Amino acid sequence: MSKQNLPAAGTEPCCTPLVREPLSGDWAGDLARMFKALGDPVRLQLLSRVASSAGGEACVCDLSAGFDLTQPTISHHLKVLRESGLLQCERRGTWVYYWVVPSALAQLSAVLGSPDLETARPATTAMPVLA
Amino acid sequence: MSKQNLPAAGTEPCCTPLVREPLSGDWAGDLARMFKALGDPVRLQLLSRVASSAGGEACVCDLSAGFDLTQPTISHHLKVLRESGLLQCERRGTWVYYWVVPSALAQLSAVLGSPDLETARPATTAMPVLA
DNA sequence: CCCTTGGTTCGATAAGTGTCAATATCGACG
DNA sequence: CGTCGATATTGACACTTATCGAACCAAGGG
Repeated sequence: MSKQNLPAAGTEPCCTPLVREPLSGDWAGDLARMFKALGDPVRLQLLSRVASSAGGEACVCDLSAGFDLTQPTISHHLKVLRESGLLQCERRGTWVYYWVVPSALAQLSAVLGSPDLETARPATTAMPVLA
Repeated sequence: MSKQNLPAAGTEPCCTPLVREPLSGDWAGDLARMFKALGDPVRLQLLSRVASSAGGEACVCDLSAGFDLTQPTISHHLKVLRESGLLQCERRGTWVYYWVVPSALAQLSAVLGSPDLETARPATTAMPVLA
């Protein structure tokens, strides 16, 4: 897992929505790693802050503000996001800047299949089909 | 939970993509719970199987097949998915059927902001802004 | 009424995760 | 070179989680 070889952009296999077909094993593993990274409120907020900041990037000092967590903890969460492929960072002088990897986000969003679900089922109302 | 009143429908606060604004605290908590549920390969595959099966629903016996996990473990994962709001189930005679809650999936997908990201950043190329 | 089959619940246990304090690294600036 | 400020890494600890086997509940058939 060198640096950045997400299936993104060109190829299709990355975008089969969950709803279409059963989803293979290692694919699931890949996706799960990213979803797991999102499975923490702090990380979700961090990601959101990065994504919504002007210029699409933010330095750690900005990100840390407002959480009452210690600095190492924030750093840990950023590392998890980085290693899951959702964020990238770079040191610029004294500060380290983070930004989101759009293709990663897009991939997840696509898998959850926004547009044409409704293939699902008529309603949530339980119809007594059988006994 | 009478029938189907997820935040969806009327109110907006459910659909602000991550990329637009910083994402409030309890909102993040809610979302994180769902993402965490997706943060396991087995659960992802289970969800996918349910979602992609004919009629939008599947019984546990069908779902269990193919994993080399014990049945209690499968049951556990299904419970996690259920309690996170992604799946619902109902007993029909001998079998228990599961189906996805489309609005939950849609909500997650929307948050990840499929359509108009690109607000992100010009390129991954590091421009030496400062030092 | 008992047995069989499908699922869930209950401990128990090994592995993983979030958090902190302490320490290390890396750059900037005297 | 020495120090300082910004981040990262390490080690430790409490808490959660994935998994299993065993026991339990629910529905059908003899």
